[in-house]
Amino acid sequence: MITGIKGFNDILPGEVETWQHIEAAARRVFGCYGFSEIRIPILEKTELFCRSIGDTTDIVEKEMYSFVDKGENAVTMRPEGTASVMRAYIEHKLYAQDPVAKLYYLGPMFRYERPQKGRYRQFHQIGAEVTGVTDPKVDAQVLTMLCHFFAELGLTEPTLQINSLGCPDCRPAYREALKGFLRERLDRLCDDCKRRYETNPLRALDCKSAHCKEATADAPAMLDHLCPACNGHFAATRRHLERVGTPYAINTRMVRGLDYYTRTTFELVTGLLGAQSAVAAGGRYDGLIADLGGPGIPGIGFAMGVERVALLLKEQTFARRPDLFVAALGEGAQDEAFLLMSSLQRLGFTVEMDYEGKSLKSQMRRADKLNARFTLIIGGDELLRGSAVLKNMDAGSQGDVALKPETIASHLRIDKP
RNA sequence: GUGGCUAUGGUGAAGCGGUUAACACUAACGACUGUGACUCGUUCAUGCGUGGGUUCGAAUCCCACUAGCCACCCCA
Repeated sequence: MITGIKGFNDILPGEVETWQHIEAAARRVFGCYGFSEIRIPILEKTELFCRSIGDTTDIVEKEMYSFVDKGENAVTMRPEGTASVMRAYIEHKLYAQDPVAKLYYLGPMFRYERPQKGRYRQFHQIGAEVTGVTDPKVDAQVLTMLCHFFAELGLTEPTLQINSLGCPDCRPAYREALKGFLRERLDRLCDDCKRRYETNPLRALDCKSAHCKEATADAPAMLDHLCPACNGHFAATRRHLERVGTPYAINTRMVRGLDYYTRTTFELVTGLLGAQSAVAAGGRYDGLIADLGGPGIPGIGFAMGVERVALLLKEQTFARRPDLFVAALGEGAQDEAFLLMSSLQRLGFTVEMDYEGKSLKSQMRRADKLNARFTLIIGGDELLRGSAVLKNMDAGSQGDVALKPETIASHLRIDKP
């Protein structure tokens, strides 16, 4: 048996409806905020991700599906979407028409990691980006839209956490202050944090080890070291969130894995997904567009893990319910049933029948199994009279109807959800 | 890359060295005599992840592989 590749999953009927539900909600909600979809390629030049995500991040160092194609180009299957969206924004000079772009995307991303709950090698993200606005109202807007999306799905559990990472003016000084703090406690930190002290000291703030949490309990916070501009930006973001009623919590220990983030960063976290607590995450990236060779235009955005959202919706079913099942007895009735079914399908109804002429009992069982709203029973007698029996499967009631598509359609429209 | 746990049919599983490999669900067909749900009956693993070994005898014990899951690192 040929099996799929580790970490690459099939999304089967039964669960794909959940995905469609999530995607439809995203399109609906994002549309309210003026976002347009952008479709970007799965393969990009490897250089794009090295420049944007950061050469020394784990994603670039060990998790990318990179290879050399037949034209000897170094290419990579995208590990995230923001870099590609910004590349397209710059390449097509979208900023020339209007520097403010509100874009969303959805599709597969690829990272070579060991799979676990809520984490796969091919996974899917829905992301949104806004370029060209520095004003904190847009920070609040993006966060509010994200929360709106989850509310639309009926999910209240993931909570919003926000933080500010400062900018190139204030972060270096904070980084040194934090290193100074950690230096005096190095012997109390775990091996991972000793390594982080060199590579990315901010990471020590969200270490899972109880010892490290204790040792860094009163570490200096970035929020206390923001420059006046960043401080004002963060305060205004908070004020706008409060005014529109988007609940949030400040998490001074939240750090981001990608190098391009500045100022506002955020995560939507849940306790229901094991080790994968982040359902969606993002932040401001005011330097990214310039780093990629574009103009000095700011940006902010987020990405959510569709698998993780689907896991939160796990218990709900979004199965489609047929409007009608046509049961027929005998050759002539079967042919008539097929014709009728086709007519009703063209009228927009979901209609099913048994294709192989089984017993009436067997057909009724199938109608029940498919959870059809109505069943139409066509036998030899009915065919001659030009009528059939229409049965309401929920109520159990039934009556004669004329064998005409329009007549049956009018019955089906009653109480149609 | 590192660690832990688990592998019996389409699914959930019982089995603990000698059984026709339970039971339940699903599915197919049938009974209740052109109509589903409830009830009942029949059918569905020559095989227990793969390969070795121990034994008169292995799904059951041992070893090695492989796969899956969860966790670490990291991350949506």
